[in-house]
Amino acid sequence: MNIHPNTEQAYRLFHDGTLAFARAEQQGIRVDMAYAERKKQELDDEIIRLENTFKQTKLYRHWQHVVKKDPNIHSGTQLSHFLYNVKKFKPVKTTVSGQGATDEEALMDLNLPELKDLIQIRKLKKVRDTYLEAFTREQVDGYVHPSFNLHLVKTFRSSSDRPNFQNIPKRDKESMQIIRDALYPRPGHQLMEIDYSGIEVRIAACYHKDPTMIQYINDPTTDMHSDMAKQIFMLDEFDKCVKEYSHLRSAVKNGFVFPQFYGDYYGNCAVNIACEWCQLPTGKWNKEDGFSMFGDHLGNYFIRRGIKSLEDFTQHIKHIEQDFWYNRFPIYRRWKEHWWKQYQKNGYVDLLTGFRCSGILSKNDTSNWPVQGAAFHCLLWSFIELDAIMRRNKWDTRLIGQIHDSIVLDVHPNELEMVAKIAQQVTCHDLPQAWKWINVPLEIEMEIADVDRPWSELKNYVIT
DNA sequence: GGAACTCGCCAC
DNA sequence: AAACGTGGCGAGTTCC
Repeated sequence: MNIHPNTEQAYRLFHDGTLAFARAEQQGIRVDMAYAERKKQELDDEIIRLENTFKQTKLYRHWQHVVKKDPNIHSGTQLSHFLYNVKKFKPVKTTVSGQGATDEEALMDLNLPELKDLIQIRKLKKVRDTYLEAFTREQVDGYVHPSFNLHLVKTFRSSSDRPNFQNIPKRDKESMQIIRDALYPRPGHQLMEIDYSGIEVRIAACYHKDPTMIQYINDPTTDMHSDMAKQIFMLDEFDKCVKEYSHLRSAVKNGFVFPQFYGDYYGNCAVNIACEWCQLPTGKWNKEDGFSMFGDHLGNYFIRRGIKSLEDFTQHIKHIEQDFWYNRFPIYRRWKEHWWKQYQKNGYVDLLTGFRCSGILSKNDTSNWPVQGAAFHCLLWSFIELDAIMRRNKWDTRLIGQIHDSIVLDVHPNELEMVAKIAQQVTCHDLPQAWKWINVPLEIEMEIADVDRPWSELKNYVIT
């Protein structure tokens, strides 16, 4: 049995990490309490208004009639029973326990305008109850102190709770604005966020060393996601700066490339790209289907090229998946196979950072966990180092949180330039110096909000 | 009346 | 043959 030589270092990383996180927890994040209370009140009113609207619909009255009392409109069980057993609608999908699903996708598929109110009610309740309410409940003297845990996650990542600082809405503009408007720096300071760009792809490359992938990472004039978008959408030209192409690139990046890396297969990827990103229907496609691109509908574009349905598109993606793993990234594929075999033989997989995952792992787990864990450890190492530098030099700037591949800081304006410079140095230079197995360049992106402005107002920051 | 569960949904 | 990973949390439900 091999004993991994870095076990002591792995212990040290978590020991030092725990102390650095404790200091961030103690520091905390300022909450605008007056705003949070006011906003909760506004949401109460809006939710009641939407509930009343919903309760005046024929659909609701029918529901009320069949159960002979007031149904709970927030109960998935009751809604599922009414829609699929009473009304006999056909659910697009079922939940794990087998009942008809009532999530957003399933409700939208029924195409009933009344249900859109229900979806909006859910969203506002989520914002109010999961986030604003948690902030006001957990705050002490106007600061929340989220916990950052290093002992709970089987991949040796971190988790956060009370409140969870790692799942604050970002993509949905409306939710993002409402919630991040409540979070502020200390008076006279600025919120800053420093992210590792594409850290999991880079760390995966340190394991599998696929030359094509390393080439993509090393050469900034190439772009893996653009190349895959060109192939999937059968394009000769591709400029990711053009709006239409940039949407296709996102569709391919989030609907094909990343799911493939995690171990998904062409069937799900085809649905991801076509239905979730390009508004194409399941089954047969029409000329008017899909979003409009350069004055043409995507449905028409594909039909002219012989792809006339989701089934055709699925076959297309199947071929591309084959090409992806057998021609484009064959070394990456062999690494996955090798690690699965090694796990079956030994009963564990080791991370490049000296941790060992054992117990029951699926085939996908054996390649996903080491990447996910070690990528986070890059962030953790940088967090510890920055914390040490800032304390040694008695800076006023504080680290206040971390979201797997990013660090959130509460910065004194006079220290901003210095913080940015040192952060660049630590994350992209000192870390690869310390961990020789990092054989690809690392990059970060920085964002900053103005003095006394909330987290919703982050803007790109470039070192001058 | 609390534990354990399901479901839905937020993040990376 | 089968089919994407890691978490936290609120509300509803079921079980004891």
